[in-house]
Amino acid sequence: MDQLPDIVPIERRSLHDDLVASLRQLIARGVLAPGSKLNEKDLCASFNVSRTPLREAIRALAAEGLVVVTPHRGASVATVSEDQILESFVVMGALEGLAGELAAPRISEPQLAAIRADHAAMLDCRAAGDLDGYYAHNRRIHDAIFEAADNATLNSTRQLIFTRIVNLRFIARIGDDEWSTAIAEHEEMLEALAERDGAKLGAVLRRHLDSKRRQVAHWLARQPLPDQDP
Amino acid sequence: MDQLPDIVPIERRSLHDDLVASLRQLIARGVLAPGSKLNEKDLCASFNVSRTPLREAIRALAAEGLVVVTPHRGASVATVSEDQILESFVVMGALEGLAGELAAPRISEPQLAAIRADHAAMLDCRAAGDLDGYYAHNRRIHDAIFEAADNATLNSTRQLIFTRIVNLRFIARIGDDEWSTAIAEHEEMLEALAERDGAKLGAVLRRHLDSKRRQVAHWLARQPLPDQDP
DNA sequence: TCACAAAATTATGTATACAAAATTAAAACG
DNA sequence: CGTTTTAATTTTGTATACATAATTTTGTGA
Repeated sequence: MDQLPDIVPIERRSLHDDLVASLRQLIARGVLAPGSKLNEKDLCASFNVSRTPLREAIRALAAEGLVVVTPHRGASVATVSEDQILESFVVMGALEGLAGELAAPRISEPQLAAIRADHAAMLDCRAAGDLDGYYAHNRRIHDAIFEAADNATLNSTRQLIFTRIVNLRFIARIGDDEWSTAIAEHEEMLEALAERDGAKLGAVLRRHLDSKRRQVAHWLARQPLPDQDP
Repeated sequence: MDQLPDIVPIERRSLHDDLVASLRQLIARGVLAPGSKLNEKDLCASFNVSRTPLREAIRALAAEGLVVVTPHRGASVATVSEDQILESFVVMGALEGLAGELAAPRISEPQLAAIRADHAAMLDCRAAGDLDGYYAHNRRIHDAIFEAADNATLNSTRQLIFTRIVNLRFIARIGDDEWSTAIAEHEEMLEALAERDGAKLGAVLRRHLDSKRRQVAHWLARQPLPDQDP
């Protein structure tokens, strides 16, 4: 029998996936800080599962680089050095640049409209001094560009690198001039998108990421990362 | 007590790491073909381990994307579509380009000398029609460039994408003109390296990867991927 | 012979049990 | 007291056991 169309297979969420997602979130939100140990007994009690599925989840996160497992000494949240952060921005620059090159010629009108809407909302947040809102819309714009690039490998690669460094959302306050620079670059991105100019969008995004990298380097120089307890 | 210098920590290879490495190799060599099921009982018998560590290894490979786990239906080697292969080449192009940009200004004389040696050996292989030898030296050259780029994130990202598509080493014979093109591009790479010209090396590598992508697209068009059994 | 249903088998998912290593606490010694 | 040894406890690593879902085999009826 042929498969019926329009029937979406039921998403069976497995315990494994749930555990991985939960742990990932705990790490991303800093509840489990970089360097902190993952005690199996405690986590099992919290999640109310046995050690078997928990350990499988930990192994998955370790393969992603979010967790480090030392033989006979258990798992701990991966620490991220300043070098690693800056390195990641460099790689991210290449990925965003590629995403821009691919997205510009492929983006649809509705997708572009959505980005414009987020851009406008982002400006409002900037005017209102709403940093969280700003970051949220900013994030959505970059997501949309990667979405439009329509390359699953590119997307998953980006996701992987992103996850490894977001757990330290930089508490640092964005400077006003840095903020202006970022906005100006975003304006250029919209321009390039409207012109469907891939090379231009790619260049802007590479420059954009390089600005961000320099900002972060600057912040880190002034205020190093907090000690990452063992 | 301060740590003594010159003491390298012993590399304790864990069963988990061994299992992951072994499975990865079996997949890369095609012993476990794309789409084939990973029967836990059989694998446990082969490796002479219980299901617990084996399953943890499978979860790790699943997180890397080398294996797909379907709830209550077990794991199977990930299949790779033609689209995914071509997508990967696109992403790899951006990564190699970045590696080139970083490597050229950073490469040391010994590193450069090693690449020159591999290049010469590669030419010999080409003259002798030794395709395997050619690929081996070719691989070493690209490895060296990434090494010289000195960015761990970039390296691990490359490794991840590479692993997912090498399991299908293209049986396709490289054409003579394609081979010439590749060699010419490699000559340019040496030139850019000698000049420590990052932009140039990046550009050559991007072009090089694009050539490879087009070659692969061509091969795939002529001879589609074999069916990937369930 | 084919289609379908039911039972038997096999495989996976989770929990628990036991062994070994690491950590912590206690004891012995200077 | 501080340091080192030794014992106790905890934690991790692996094996096994049991529950449940999936698959295969067998059986039944038309």
